[in-house]
Amino acid sequence: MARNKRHLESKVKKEEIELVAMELLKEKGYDNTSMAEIARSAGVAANTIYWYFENKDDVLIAVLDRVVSQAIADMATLHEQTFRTRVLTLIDQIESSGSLMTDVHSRVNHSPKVQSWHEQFHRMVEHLSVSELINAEVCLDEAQLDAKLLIYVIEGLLAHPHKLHEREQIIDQTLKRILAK
Amino acid sequence: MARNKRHLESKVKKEEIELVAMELLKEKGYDNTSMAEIARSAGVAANTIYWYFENKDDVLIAVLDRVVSQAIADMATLHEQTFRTRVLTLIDQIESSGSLMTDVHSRVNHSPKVQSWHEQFHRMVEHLSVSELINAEVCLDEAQLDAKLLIYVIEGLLAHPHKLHEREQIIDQTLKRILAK
DNA sequence: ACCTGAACACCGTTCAAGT
DNA sequence: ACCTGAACACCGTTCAAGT
Repeated sequence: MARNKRHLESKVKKEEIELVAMELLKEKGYDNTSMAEIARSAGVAANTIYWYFENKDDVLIAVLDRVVSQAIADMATLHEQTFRTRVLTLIDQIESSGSLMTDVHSRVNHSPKVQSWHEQFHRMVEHLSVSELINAEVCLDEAQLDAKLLIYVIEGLLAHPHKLHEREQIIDQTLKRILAK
Repeated sequence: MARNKRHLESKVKKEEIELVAMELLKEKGYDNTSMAEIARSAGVAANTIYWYFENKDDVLIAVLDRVVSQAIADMATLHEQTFRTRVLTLIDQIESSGSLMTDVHSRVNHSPKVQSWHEQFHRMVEHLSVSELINAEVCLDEAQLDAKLLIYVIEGLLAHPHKLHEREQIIDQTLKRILAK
């Protein structure tokens, strides 16, 4: 039983570190957040983090998993909304996580683990988009291509600053192009 | 005259450093290329680079300017080719510069100079794309939106690995969507 | 099992000193 | 004007030692 209790507390501690890391990474980005800073905010020594995570990229991945889970949960709420609305909400959602998505792209070349996380994430979003598109479109092949097209536009909007109006215009244009008969 | 000669040699030295840096940055990316490494390859002390450049990001910008100039010159060659061909060639061109474009995106948040370089670069590419699209399309407003759309797709293709066939498919699909009557 | 102090290797950058 | 050796501050990570 003591063992069980121990294990549970360990989980909690790890969770604490992840929550603190999430806040810092969202706010200041990967490169501007040091392991020492995360540790300090979590109230442990700098190297303690390495008992729970292999390295800094693994911390990033844990944070990403949390952010994405949250985003998916929030998306599920919007079942009966327009496709357009859901896309715009998704962008807002991701944007509120600061530069996290950009950080992923810049860590992909350094860490194989981040790379495979990224690939899996893309497959997931693509799959979701294809489902959406098949409802409105004929061909599966075209839906797959259009899904990629849409994802790249969304990534572009996230990577580059835009006024809300511009963003909506671009999404509208993209959906218009994709959903044109 | 001695002063002139000096000045000329200085330009040459700076150029040497830029060429060496270009090769290294193309091959290994920004983060995996240290100032010490660039200096060693250029045959100078590590801190000598700081006489010619303010910091590492300024070296990156100098390299980017070279790469873009080269790309523009090469593009000018393809005057009478299809729009499709030119776009695909541009992607090849940029891809041959390794992760340089990804590096730009990841440095944008760290360096205001890189940020403004990036903005200017986007304005340029957008302007070129709009000119192209106006030849085939009615409305200026739509051309501007479609130009952004196209650019984001191109960036997506550059940021994510694709087989040549997939890439062509996605570009074809995008152009088809954009140029549809 | 969990945590730490101290150290390591590396990095971009600075500075005082040389020519 | 141009270049350098030496140092600085910071970083992610490791390790031996503590409980």
